[in-house]
Amino acid sequence: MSPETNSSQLSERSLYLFKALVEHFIQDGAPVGSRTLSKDSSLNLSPATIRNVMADLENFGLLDSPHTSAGRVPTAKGYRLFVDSLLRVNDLNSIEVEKIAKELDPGNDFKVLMQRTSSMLSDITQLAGVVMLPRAEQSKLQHIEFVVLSGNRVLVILVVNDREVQNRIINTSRTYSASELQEASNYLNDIFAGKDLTYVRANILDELEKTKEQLSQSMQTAMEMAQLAFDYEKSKVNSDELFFSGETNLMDIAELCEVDKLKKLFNTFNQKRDILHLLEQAISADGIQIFIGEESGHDVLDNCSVVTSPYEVDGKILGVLGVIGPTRMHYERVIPIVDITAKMLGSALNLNN
Amino acid sequence: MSPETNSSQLSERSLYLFKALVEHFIQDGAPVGSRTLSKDSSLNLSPATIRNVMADLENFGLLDSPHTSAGRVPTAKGYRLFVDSLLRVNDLNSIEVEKIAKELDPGNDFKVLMQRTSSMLSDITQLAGVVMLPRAEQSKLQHIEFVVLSGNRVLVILVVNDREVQNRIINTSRTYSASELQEASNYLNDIFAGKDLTYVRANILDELEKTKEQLSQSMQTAMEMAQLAFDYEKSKVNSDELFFSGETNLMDIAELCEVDKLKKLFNTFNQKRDILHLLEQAISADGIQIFIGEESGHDVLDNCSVVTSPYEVDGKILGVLGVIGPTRMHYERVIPIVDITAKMLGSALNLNN
DNA sequence: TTTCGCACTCTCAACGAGAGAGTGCTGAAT
DNA sequence: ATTCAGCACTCTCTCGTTGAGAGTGCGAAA
Repeated sequence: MSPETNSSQLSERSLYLFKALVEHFIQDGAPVGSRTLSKDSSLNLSPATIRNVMADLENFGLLDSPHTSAGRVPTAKGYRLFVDSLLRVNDLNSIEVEKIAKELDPGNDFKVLMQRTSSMLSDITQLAGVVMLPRAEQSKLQHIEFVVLSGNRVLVILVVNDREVQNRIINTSRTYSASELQEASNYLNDIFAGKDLTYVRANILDELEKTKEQLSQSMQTAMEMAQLAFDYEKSKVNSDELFFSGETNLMDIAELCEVDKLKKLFNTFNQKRDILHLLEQAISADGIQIFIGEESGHDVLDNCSVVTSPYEVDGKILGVLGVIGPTRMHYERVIPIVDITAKMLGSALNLNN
Repeated sequence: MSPETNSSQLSERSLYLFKALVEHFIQDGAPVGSRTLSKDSSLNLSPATIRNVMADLENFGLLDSPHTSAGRVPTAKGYRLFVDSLLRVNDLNSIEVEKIAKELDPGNDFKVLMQRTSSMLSDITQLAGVVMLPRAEQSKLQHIEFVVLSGNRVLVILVVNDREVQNRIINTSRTYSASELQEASNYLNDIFAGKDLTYVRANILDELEKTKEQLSQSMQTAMEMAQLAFDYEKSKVNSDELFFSGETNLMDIAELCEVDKLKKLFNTFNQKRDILHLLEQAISADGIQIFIGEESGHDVLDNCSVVTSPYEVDGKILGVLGVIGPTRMHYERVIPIVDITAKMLGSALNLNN
């Protein structure tokens, strides 16, 4: 209703009761009634009084009741208030921190590390974990290498951004010898190493012209190869990478336990598009970001919250990771887990540098 | 009961009716009663007569009734008889064949092709598709290459079996120059290219001894690198590869529509172990193999059938692919799809050679 | 302002009745 | 010997009812 309903308009007591209610609901998953709250909260109030307060909170849009006689449930707006102003985040105990650290063994390659992180997140939270590595808007070519395969096939290996390896197989019109290709890759590395991929693509034709004049056989070979390789590259949807785990954990959540809802949710995961879109929003946030229920703008996530954090190396944001679970999740536990995981993934990647 | 109950002990008419019943059940998913069958089948029999026949079929263990007044349902044994002796497999119409062919564009690398195949299978059957590439029992090293990364890190690229590319990052104790590594890889390629990986691993130490005597710097470097690289290799669980798609299609299947069953099923998919085990059994079959319900030996697959076929290149079996769906699936459609997909995947891979 | 009492609403589980579907058996017709 | 009509029987499913339980809202009293 009134757009500027915020916590300041509510009494201390109302907020206290609201917090108690949310905590109770997160614990049990059942709508909370006035009687329960009266017994639970340390301030000695009768159920009737509490009912009055709850009616106020409902008017503020913080609570909702599924039906007239079912107790109250927090709305998305309610969770938002809870998370932003009322929640006290626990520190993780050192055992858990160590558990996380152990999983993030830096001695692994990038993808393995992302995979691990994701499944660690889902394991430790018993929710769904997700780790995103966005498509690098610029890819610096570090090294190019050709390997002859049988038939007229050549394996092209690109090392990009000091970390990422891309393989592709191209079919060539004639057979090239290993030494020929060796020369070609040397030549290409000389002129293109350290350059941006888009630059490389754009300048291949120019170089091709030059080499034609010079008529050097090895350079021509190099250019032919490069053209094939980067044409392939262009056609490929160089999509962002997204690793899920623990989706099945969500099957235990009562709120989602209808098969068709689950199906929609899982389809959304599989398509990746929507989730990517969501995580991309989180990439510019400078820390934990939480999407609660409908806030995410995706219907399938109506009963879900997404807790995310970007992870960075040398102050540069590399990607986003997070946890997807029911709105009714243990934020006070999930938030520090996501937070610390992001930091530790960052430093694990840093060691690699 | 009697172990040698086979179709020969049943009259023509019984078999005809049995077939009609199974087809009816596959179509509708509802237990089939005598009245329905009487109207449906072209032989004009009264429901009473059909009831007698069905009672016989039930004694043979081919049918079962969920309860006294619910019509009959095929048992696993029943499906087995149906699939083995009664089923007439349709040819695929050419539109579908072309659809399959289009997806299996050989111009892709191996993993992409497997991925595509799997999702094509699930798409076209509206069931879950799966493609397995078993761990090669022998891996022939084709090419080894080192790329210097920042820090004391070196990227090792192994090309194995003319097709597979493995990347790993190793941390070295000192900084190596690009030319040093170039020499090292040249040396290693000279002595180890074409050899089996296990052989390489086993003989590195021997070579190391030799080179120590010769004291050539480049060779020593090579050996140091190789040792690091292959130690890493040893520690890695070089697991088989398995690609699923369309798991969510199974959520529509009425028989599985309880959340906890689905959860168990999905967990089984995620763990991969059980499915791998199942597919490995299928690898030695010389064509379509079908596991019906409990036959698979895995409880979670109780209401499922798995239709598989190995795919091969040059007469050598490379892997297995298949479809997972309810026992009540359209075998007459699924079987030829799996069959032809296996063949086409084989030839798509062949073109790459 | 808080609380008590009370009427009211809504859900949920249990129960029973009735319809519908399908069976097995019997005895007659072919 | 088969086949089949008739019939009693069984089981499930749906629907309406009912009563208990939980919780609310409101008015009046403290």
